[in-house]
Amino acid sequence: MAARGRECSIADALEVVGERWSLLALREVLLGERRFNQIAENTGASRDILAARLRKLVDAGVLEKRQYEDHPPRFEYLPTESAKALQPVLLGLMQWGDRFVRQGPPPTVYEHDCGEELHVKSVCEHCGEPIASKGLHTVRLGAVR
Amino acid sequence: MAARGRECSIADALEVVGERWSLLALREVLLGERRFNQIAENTGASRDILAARLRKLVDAGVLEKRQYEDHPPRFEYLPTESAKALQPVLLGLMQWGDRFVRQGPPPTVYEHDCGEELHVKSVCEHCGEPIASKGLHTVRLGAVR
DNA sequence: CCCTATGGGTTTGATAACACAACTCACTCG
DNA sequence: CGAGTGAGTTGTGTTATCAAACCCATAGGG
Repeated sequence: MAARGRECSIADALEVVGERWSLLALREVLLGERRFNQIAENTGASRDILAARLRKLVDAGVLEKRQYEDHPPRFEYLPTESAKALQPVLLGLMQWGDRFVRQGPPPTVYEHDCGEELHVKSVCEHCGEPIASKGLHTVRLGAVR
Repeated sequence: MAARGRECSIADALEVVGERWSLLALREVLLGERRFNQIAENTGASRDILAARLRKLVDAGVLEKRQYEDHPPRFEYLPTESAKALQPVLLGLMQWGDRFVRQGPPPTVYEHDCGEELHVKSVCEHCGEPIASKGLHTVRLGAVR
């Protein structure tokens, strides 16, 4: 992997979830799928690659692999806190895809606890105002190695 | 590309920005870098791959390529509305990397217009409450092809 | 005029990642 | 006994990625 380029947590994050199928596998686990065959079918990933990605996500602490049956041995994949923390990112990506990539209506729609169709908004945790690229400036910037 | 798997805007989004270096190139453009050589150096991507990614991002309407000098011909890459709409996702990914991947302090820190260090929170656009994976259920779900 | 530098890429040849089908293992069920 | 299920692994190609070198247009200095 690249040891060069800007020191950056986006790059670090992508080392963990940036490969093909990683985020889609995660999507399925967060949707409630727990079994290998199901994740394979719903993502469309080939089985060998999926096995490698799941291993990596488990190693990185994003998923937990648990044996739910001894005879025969059967496993399930569960989301950790790390995976749940990534869900807003996934939802943001989905919303961006809905708006700027897809044509036609969104294939997946969520409802929030408040009863309304979910649309995610990113706000400043301190003041509650939306994030706009112009209302933002860097205090510190990762160095380029 | 995968013609199989669940019909999903996350998958569609990743067709555009899911390859290696795409999001890092976008990060640089959103940070204000506009020139090929600078983006190449700051990301660490090899020049051929970067050229291919930038072309793809331009084709997808995420970046705009503009000639800013005729003799000799020189180009710059500018963020479109689509790119700006992706910034919260990038910030979310960065924050997740800060918390769950990195050890040590965040390499990059932003300040919001309100004067405080920026921490992004994802909330429901309707009720303003934070998104939690348990307070969410699917109304419609993309079919698996 | 020649040499070097700059910006923005392409080309080349080696290496790594990925895709697909088939196979294994450990069972259960009929 | 044979078929089926879940969770992968193995074998064999194809495609993508990598680093380094090269190309083109032009500017500036000697």
